[in-house]
Amino acid sequence: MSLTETIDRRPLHHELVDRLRDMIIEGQLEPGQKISEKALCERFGVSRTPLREAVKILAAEGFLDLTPHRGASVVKLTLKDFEEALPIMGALDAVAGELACQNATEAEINELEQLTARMTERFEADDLAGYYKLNSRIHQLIMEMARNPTLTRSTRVLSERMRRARYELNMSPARWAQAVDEHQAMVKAIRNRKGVQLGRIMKIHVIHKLQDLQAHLFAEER
Amino acid sequence: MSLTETIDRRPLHHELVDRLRDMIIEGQLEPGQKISEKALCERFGVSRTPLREAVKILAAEGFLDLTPHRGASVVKLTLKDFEEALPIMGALDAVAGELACQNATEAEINELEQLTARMTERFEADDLAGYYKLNSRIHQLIMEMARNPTLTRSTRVLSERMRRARYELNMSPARWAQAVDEHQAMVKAIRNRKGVQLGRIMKIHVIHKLQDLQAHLFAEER
DNA sequence: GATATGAATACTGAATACAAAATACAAATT
DNA sequence: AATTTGTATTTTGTATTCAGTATTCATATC
Repeated sequence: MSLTETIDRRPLHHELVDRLRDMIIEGQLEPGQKISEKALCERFGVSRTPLREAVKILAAEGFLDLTPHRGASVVKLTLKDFEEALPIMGALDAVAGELACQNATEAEINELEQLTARMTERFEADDLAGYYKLNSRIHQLIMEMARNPTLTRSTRVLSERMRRARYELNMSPARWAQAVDEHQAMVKAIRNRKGVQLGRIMKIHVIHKLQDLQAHLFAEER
Repeated sequence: MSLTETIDRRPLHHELVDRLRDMIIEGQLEPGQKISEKALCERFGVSRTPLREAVKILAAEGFLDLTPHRGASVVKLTLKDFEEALPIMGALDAVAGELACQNATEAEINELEQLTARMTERFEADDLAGYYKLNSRIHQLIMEMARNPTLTRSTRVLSERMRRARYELNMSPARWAQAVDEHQAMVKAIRNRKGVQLGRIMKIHVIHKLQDLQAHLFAEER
């Protein structure tokens, strides 16, 4: 840890962006719901200026819809949105996998192995929340191993969109087991530096995730 | 064309975003240059509030760097940034190509053929500006043919980054000829609905573009 | 002469105030 | 009774104001 402790002074709008984004992803702000500037200003105890800046950023990120003189509303994700996102996520994950195989250090691969083992434990203990937490860290680690900040940025919005879906999704036990298997295959591929193979696995991994969503959302949308 | 003509009344900040983005891409605002709120407010004749909202959006899009209490500056793109963007653009273009082959109508393919022919003419007439204009339309058309708005959005920021590079780039005659050839191969692939092949061509097309940049920027950065 | 310190200035961050547009609602007309 | 029109209210869009921070420049100290 560093000895020089800098005081954290990030601008309000930045803080607001993070808070609002989390609220959207976690479903506290429901899809389609109107965003009332006044209400949110009161809730967070800030004036309209920073809040509006935050709203503009979230609209640029694709979480809010902005209609002139009519305010912002939470973007409603349909099955179609996820179907559109799938081939993109698949392609980006595949790139990440390939790059990770080229650039990962042995230490990182060890960490990945360890995280995967712990995640498997969470699966066996039937602890979905713990599983998701480790799952996130694993995918984040693979992104880091790719050594491509631009890729990380490009993926972020889409993966947060996926994360949004997760909050309303219960995996079937069979599907869960399959996901665990896929993760073990990933570790193996990266251990052997099989970039193309890892890319392929990650692409499939995303496809399977979509299939869950299709089953779930299709039932919901009717 | 529609009979009901709606008056265009978009908010100021939206207009400002477009203007500023263009200024950045076209190099009117130089990389590294500080963005003075006051100066731009006077220049556009608006107050600080909408301008600041525009600045926040452009920062979210990756065109501006924001430092607390120190304002915004135009992001400086280095060779590294383009190298990072390359595998991403390649992958996204490949996806676009594959989807386009699945979804394009015959009419669209005809239009693509026509545009490519006109672009080839521009090449033969040594008209670089005209060439670029048609080139943009062609890539845009392929994106449309993919029928995936999410993909279009995901690609937008990166392709505008590429467009930014173009303004400081003069292709070598040999490279230019090669690019024309690649475009003709693209049309052929899409005409025959060879998705995987088109994907491969587009990936290579992007790689070649990077090589130009490398030569150019490497000489510049020293 | 070089560095450090402090005051003045300029600029960003946030809040408030004002203007314009949309919504809600009531009254009037068909 | 239903639709339309006019008015009041609410909300968004923009401008202005106030506060806090960084930069600059002059002065003092080593």
